[in-house]
Amino acid sequence: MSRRQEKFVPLTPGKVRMYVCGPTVYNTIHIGNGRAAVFFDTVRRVLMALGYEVIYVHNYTDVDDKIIRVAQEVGETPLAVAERYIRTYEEDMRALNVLPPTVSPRVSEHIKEIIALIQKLLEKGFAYEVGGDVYFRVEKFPRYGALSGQSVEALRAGARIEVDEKKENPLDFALWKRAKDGEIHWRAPWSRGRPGWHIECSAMSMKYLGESFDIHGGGIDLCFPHHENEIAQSEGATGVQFVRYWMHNGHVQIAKEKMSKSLGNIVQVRDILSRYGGMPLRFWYLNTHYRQPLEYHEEALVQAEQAVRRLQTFFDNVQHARMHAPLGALSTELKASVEAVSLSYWNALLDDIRTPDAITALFELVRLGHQHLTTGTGGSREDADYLFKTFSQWTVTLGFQFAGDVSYPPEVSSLLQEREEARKTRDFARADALRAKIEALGFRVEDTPSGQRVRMKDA
RNA sequence: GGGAGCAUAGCCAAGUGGUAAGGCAAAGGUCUGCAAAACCUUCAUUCCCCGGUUCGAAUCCGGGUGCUCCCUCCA
Repeated sequence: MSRRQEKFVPLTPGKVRMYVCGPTVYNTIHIGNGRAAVFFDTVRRVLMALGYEVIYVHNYTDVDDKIIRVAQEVGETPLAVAERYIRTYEEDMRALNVLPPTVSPRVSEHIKEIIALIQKLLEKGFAYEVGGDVYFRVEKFPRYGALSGQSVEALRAGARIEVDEKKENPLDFALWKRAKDGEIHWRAPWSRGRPGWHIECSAMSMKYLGESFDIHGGGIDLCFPHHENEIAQSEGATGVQFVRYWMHNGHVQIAKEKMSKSLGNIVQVRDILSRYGGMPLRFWYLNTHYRQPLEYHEEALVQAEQAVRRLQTFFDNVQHARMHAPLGALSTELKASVEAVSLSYWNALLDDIRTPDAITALFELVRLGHQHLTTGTGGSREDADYLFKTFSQWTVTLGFQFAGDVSYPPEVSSLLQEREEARKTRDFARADALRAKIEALGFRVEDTPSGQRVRMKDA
C-alpha cells in the first residue's frame, strides 16, 4: 500500500497466504493472461523454495456479462461455456508448468458467501440498494484510491463513465445486479440477480485465506478499479487490513500497443504453445522483470527457444556425466565457484523476484559446469551430481522443465549398432548414411568420447 | 484534464553514484573422420537529447523529446 517495494514478513511465520485474480472464462487466454499466471506461479515457487508453506488461491470468474453473451451466441448455458474454458485454461497452465492452485474457487459456487458479505456492507452503511441493485458507497470509505494513488476528487474529475442516475455518486460500483429476463440469476434478499465483478474476489479470498492475508496479485490493469474496490469492500466489512502486499505485473504489448480485441492483435497462448512449446514461452516471460512492459516479437520467442535449448543441452550433458564420468570426490574449487553464483541467484529472487538476474546466474552455472566438465581431468561423477542437483533446484524454482532420458524405438538402436560397427571399421560414408537414417526417424546422433549419444531432434 | 511507467549493442535484457551482467545472433579459434555439443576470443569509450550537482552519473536534480498504460471491461 506504500506503492513501493517493502520487506516481506508473512502474517504467520512459515506460512504465506496468497490470492491471485483468475480469468473470466469466456474464451481461450492470450499471452498477457499467461504472463500473469506464470509470474505468480514463480512467486509461489520462490516462496516454497524458501521453505514457506504457501496457500495459493486462484479463482475462476464463471459468472459474468461476457460469458452470458457467449452462451447466448453458441446456445449453451453460461456455466457450460465456463466449464469448457476452465478446461482449456488448465491445459494451458499444464503446458506452462504452472502448479495447480491450492484452491480454485468459482464464483457460481460462492453466491452464499457473496450475499452474506453484501448484507454486512448494507448493515454497516457502506452499501445501499436501489431497485434491486446494490452499490458500494465510495464516500463512506476514506482510503478509497490509496492503492492506485488517486484521489476521489481526481477520479471524479476525469470520469469518463456515463452517469448512472441510480447511483448516489458516479464512482459507486455495483455489488449486486438485478437480472434481466432470461439471464442466469440467484435469489437474494434484494432481487434475483448476480454479483458485481469485484465482490467475488473479496468473498472468496476471505473465505479461504481469512480477513487478512499476505499477498494479492494480478495484472496492473486490475489495480484500479478492481483491487481498489476489493479493499473498500473487504475493509469496509471487516474493519481490518485486507491485504499486506500487493503485486501487479506489467502488460504484454504488441507493436507498442496493448493487446486488445478491438485492435485485433490478440496472440493466444495456445498459438505460441503449438509453435514453440511451453518452456520457451515461460522463459520469454521470466527473462523480463515482471513490472516492466513486455513487448511481443516473433524473434523474441525464437531467441527464447534457443536459450531453452542451451539449458536442455546442459541438463543432458550433466545427466550423461553423472552416469559415465569417473568416480571421484567433489571438487572444492567447483563447489566454491558455484556457491558464489548461488548467492547472486538467490539474491536476485529475494529482491522483488528479479527473474532476469536469476536467469543470468543460471547461465553462469551452465558455463561453469560445462567448463569444469570439459577441461583438464574433466570432472568427476560427484561433480556432475552436484551440478545436476543445483541446476535442478534452480530450474524447479523458476518452473522450467526438461525432458528426461531419451527413449527411442528398437529400429533406432539397431541402426546405432550398425553405425558403431561402421565407425570401428572407419567406413565413414556408411556411418554418415546411417546417421541420416536415424535423423529421418526424428533423432540426432552425436559422437562423444564415451560413445554415441542420442538426442531428440530439435528438442 | 488527472495518475502511473518506459527509453541501454543487430535483437531480447540486467544494472539505479564508482567506471556498461547475461541470453540470442554474428566472426575467429580449439576439439572432431566429418559433424554436433562444449570451451576460448572478439562484438556499446557508451546508456533518447540538453543543462546541472559530484573527485566520479546510464544511475541524482532540472528541462526537453518519443512511446505505453490507467482513470470504462481487461492479466
